Amino acid sequence: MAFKLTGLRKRAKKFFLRNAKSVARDILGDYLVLKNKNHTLVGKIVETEAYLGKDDDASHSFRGKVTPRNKILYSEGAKIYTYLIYGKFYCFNIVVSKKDDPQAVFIRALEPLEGIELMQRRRKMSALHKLTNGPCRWTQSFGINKSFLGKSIVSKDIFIAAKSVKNSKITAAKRVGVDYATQSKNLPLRFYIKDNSFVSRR
DNA sequence: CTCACGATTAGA
DNA sequence: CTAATCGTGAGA
Repeated sequence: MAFKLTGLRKRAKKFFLRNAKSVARDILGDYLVLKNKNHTLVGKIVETEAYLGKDDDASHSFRGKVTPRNKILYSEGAKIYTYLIYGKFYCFNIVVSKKDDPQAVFIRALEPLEGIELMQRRRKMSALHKLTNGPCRWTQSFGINKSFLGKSIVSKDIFIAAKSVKNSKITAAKRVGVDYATQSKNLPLRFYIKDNSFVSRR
């Protein structure tokens, strides 16, 4: 294997009680691990976005809006926020910061590391570079759905293993697909690993 | 109850 | 470039 999980420490709950911008940067290079009794899937986190909550008009929690769908954002960090979009895809976020501060980190792309055959089956394609290079592509590969909503990202089934990358390899840019926002749409809250070929296009 | 639409993707 | 596709949320 080109990588190993042994020796890596799991990101602990405390790590996720910080602001979205810090967490979004710090998990770049980390491994997202999803285990169940039949398989283990691992992907390197190569692209994220920070959503700042009440003051961020691109955020689902702008101005403190609460709905049945997004209420998990108001809980203490280290929870998973998934939602259905366009009637067929699931987006995956990690709720961060303290209770009642609805910030989140959106995971936009991974580099596939383990469980590639299962990913290929689920995506119905073999091309490696298309398995996980988009927010609703990697969630298909990993089988993310509504049942993940509200789960802990600090568990034995799904967690993040610390690996990180050098600061000099991180690029910041404006977020994708948030043109509906006016105030904050151009803020540099999208982070990705420079030159990584699994970063989503556009 | 009605209805417009989305933190996207695949395909022409 | 556009269609797909349906749960969600705002409004009547």
